[in-house]
Amino acid sequence: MVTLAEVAQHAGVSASTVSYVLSGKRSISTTTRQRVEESIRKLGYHPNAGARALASSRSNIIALMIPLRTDMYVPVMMEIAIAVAAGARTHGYDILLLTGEEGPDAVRRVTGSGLADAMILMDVELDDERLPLLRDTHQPSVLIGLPADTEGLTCVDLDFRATGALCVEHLAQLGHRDIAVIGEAAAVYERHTGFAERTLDGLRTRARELGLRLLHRPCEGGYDAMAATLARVFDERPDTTGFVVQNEAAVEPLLALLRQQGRAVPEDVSVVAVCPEQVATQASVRLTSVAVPAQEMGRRAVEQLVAKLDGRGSDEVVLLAPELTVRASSGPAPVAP
Amino acid sequence: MVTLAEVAQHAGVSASTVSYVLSGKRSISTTTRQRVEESIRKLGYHPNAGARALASSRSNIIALMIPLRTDMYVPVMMEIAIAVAAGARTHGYDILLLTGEEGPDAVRRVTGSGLADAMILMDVELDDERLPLLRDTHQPSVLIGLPADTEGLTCVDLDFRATGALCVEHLAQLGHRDIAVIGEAAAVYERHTGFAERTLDGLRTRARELGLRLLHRPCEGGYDAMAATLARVFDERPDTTGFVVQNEAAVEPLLALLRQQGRAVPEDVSVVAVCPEQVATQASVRLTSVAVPAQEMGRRAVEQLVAKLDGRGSDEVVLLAPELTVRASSGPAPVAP
DNA sequence: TTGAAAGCGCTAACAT
DNA sequence: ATGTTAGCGCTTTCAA
Repeated sequence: MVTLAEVAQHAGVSASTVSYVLSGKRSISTTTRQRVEESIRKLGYHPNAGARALASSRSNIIALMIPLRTDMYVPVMMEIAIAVAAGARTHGYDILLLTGEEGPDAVRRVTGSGLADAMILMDVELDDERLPLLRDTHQPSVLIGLPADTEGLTCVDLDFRATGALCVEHLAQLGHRDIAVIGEAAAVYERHTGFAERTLDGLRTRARELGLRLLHRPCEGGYDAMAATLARVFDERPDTTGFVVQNEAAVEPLLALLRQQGRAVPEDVSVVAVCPEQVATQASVRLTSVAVPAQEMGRRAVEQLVAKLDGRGSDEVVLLAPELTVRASSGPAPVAP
Repeated sequence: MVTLAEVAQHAGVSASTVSYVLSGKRSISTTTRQRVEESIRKLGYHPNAGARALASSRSNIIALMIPLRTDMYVPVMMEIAIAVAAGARTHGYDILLLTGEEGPDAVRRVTGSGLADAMILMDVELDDERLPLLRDTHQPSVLIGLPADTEGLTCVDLDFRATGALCVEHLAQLGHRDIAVIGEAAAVYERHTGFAERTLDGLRTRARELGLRLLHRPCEGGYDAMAATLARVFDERPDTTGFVVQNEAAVEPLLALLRQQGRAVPEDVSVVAVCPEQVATQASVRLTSVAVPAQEMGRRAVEQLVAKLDGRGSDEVVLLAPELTVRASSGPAPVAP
């Protein structure tokens, strides 16, 4: 293993000079720099991460905590994680992957050991048990998601309230008066995951403002659950012509069932989804949808965090504006017979 | 920050004693151990990861490299990653997440810097460019997936050849004679991802042995692509009664299209899928399938790696035996009219 | 613009 | 069963 000392010797300079060439923290004459860089290349030198961390008390690692919940839609999580990893690398950080198993202890372990310089928490609940720890620690952190109390925290999330409002507005503009919301599994609401409740809030508020009737039904996803839910919806509100779906596992079943019942999309009923682009474009009917901007969320989270690590940046709630893309699943409400 | 020295002082013992209490590498009297543990708790001591890594030249970190390919089915990757993370923790290791961006350089960086003690590579191609580096390095590693040349490498994967054979056998037993294989997107084959080709090989070999006719068509997934593919299949082989699908994005479209065409599953055609359990059970027809044992793959990969790190364990190819679960999508071939 | 040297906090010989 | 101590490889003051 090649050490910095060996590089220094090979280049005929002191250890500190090599270190400074590497870090750029003080000016080095061009000739010296070149000699050093040459030696580094020739010897195949790689700075030792442990030594560096010890001496500088910075690990250049960001911990990414992803609780594993079976009821979460995985691809979005993965997409965020990948964006976080890529973003982190561009700032010189690596990602330490923490999954849910350990719970809050992981926060303690990582902060305490100096394993990571900072952390990003995904899938934050309204009243997340990791938050108290986070506030105590002086470790910089960013949440992806929005807890009930954001005091002293930095959060990045899609503005789900605005997302709900946007879906309702779109359907209202098309003349729909009776709207049904196919929501996430009941467990998601019970857990008080913020995003589901906030979407619902946005839907309801805007519906009320616009004088629309709104029916909300959680749905587990899958065909059987969707069939039951759909039957109830049309039972209770036979005039329903607009659907908002926020549950990827319910999208395709819904479309299939509507087809089976002879309800044409978008001639008889319109469907608006809150889902990843891929789901929207690969569905059997190309879906009008609001996408969860996973990539952007990941990128922004890293940016916020790096700003904090650099002493810039402050606690802030970043809510990304939703964008609705009109596709083939929404159209004018049918004229009453 | 509390240091080991402070703990030692507080407990009235030497630093090494504290270290040994922590590592268990030499016997400590019960009373001493208790005093030390007491001090550790009282002071809230956490060993510094960097110092530990420097002194022991072990980071207790395993790098997990997941190339991000848009054409890979993400949930399986994620499930493996989560299993790897959980498994690693039970052995005292953390996971460093490396995504594709960096390519082979990441291998160099991680091994060179001592950031990780070992690595797990996912989504290995037949002729993967990371392999030469891996063989050079003395860093222990395990591949999830099977390259063309496994010399000097440890690999864990589902036995896709046996998987293919199993699917054919199941259909053959039910009396099907003409089988169509809906494969992964063409790009997957072009990239020479082992699993797709191996499955195909297993399918073909067994079909030949059993005297069945087999047609293979890659498919991009989604409705339009599937419709085109399906049309071709029935055009070329009107007597097709058995389908094997190895492309999650094609499963639902296939079922929907068959329904549309008035072909009942399983009365007119049988469908066998190679996909995660969740896809199989949540589809509009509960699918007879061979599951990709993601959890087990992750767990086994960690076990192999830890064995290597502990000096036990050797290069070995672990192929997990496929298991076919019969559900509602396969049945006896229809009697010729 | 460069060097010398004192740690960073821990591990693991080597002693006893 | 426990203590002493010499590093591990790097960063960063302090000096020149």
